Amino acid sequence: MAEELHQVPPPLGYLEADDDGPLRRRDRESMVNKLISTVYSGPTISDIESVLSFTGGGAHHHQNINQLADDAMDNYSSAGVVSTSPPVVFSPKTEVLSKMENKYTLKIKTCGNGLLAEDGYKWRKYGQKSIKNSPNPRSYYRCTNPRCNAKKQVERAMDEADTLLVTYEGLHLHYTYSHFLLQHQQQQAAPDPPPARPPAAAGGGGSTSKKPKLLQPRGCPAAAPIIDDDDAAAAAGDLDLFLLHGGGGGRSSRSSPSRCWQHAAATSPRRRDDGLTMPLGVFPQQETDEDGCGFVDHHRRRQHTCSNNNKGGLLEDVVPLLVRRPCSSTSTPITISRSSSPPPSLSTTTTAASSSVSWNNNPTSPYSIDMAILSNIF
DNA sequence: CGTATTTGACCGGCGC
DNA sequence: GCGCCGGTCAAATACG
Repeated sequence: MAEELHQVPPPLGYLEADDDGPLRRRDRESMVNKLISTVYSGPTISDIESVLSFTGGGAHHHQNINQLADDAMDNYSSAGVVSTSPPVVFSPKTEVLSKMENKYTLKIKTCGNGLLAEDGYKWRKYGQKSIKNSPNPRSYYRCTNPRCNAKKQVERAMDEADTLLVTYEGLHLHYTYSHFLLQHQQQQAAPDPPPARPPAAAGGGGSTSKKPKLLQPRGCPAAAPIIDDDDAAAAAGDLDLFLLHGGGGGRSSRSSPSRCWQHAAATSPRRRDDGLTMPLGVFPQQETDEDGCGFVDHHRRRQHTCSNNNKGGLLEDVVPLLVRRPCSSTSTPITISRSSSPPPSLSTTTTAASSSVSWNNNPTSPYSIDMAILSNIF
């Protein structure tokens, strides 16, 4: 798996696929870094990359990521952000996670009302099941974007009544894709477009080896890109700031807070991908029907009305809002008990790896994070 | 009337 | 092969 990781170009490398020399690359890199630094003070994509450009996994990486988490905490603290406690705890499920991909569990304290804090995404419940040896049923949610395969499961912790176990699976690629689309379009306009990478190889990550379950209907790639004209437009609006967000500070990539999944076909021609390859194991969208996904059932309609509060960007694709901005929820207070706010905002696109990493080893760290998902996110 | 939720049925993976 | 169990489907129902 580590090999796979190395086969896949890192995000910046991908963005700079028009490889026009190390000098120019450095310039752009520094420009990106400069932009990022104006709005974000946590670990950067490079940090994450360096941490995750590993070959082995294990304690070493735990340590590094813990360090990132702590660094981010320090940054937020020094920036005057004050809160009181780790509102969200990434919980290890090592025995399960080894079999999973793009899956991670958060332990979220509620204030006893049992409600779950908004995580910035719109979810539709599609099932509930009582689980053996657990008094509490488990609820199953799916992202309301019909072409997003992100899911989550919510269940109450057995031992702690005020704790919810929220398991996220899959990535919200609504924004990721649009950015890459834009990049791709720009590259096409450029005189020397880079050679296309085969989708499978580009994937390397995501759920490559895993037999795709029918999270999406037949004929639709399991990790089909989520593209909306709005997304593309939004991406066009903040080309350089897609990488990271300043957690409320800085410029948001979306001007409208209550952005909706407007029916793109009604407003402008739907764009399609022309073979763009994605580093996340995302495949070019097939234009099998007007959606390009053969997905024309009743769920489709929801995309027109589903309001989405995301501000756009890869961070949102990867990290739930309550992790990024745990205090932002208005509907459900999250128990907070320590001084320092958001957990490390990690944002990057990247590839799969199989090792699991943990942010859970440092007892002094305000955030106890175990994320096997990082193996696929980063 | 359109959308969201509920809930029993169904399906597939896994262990025995 | 069989049964258990978790996950998903989809019709029925609730809601605004």
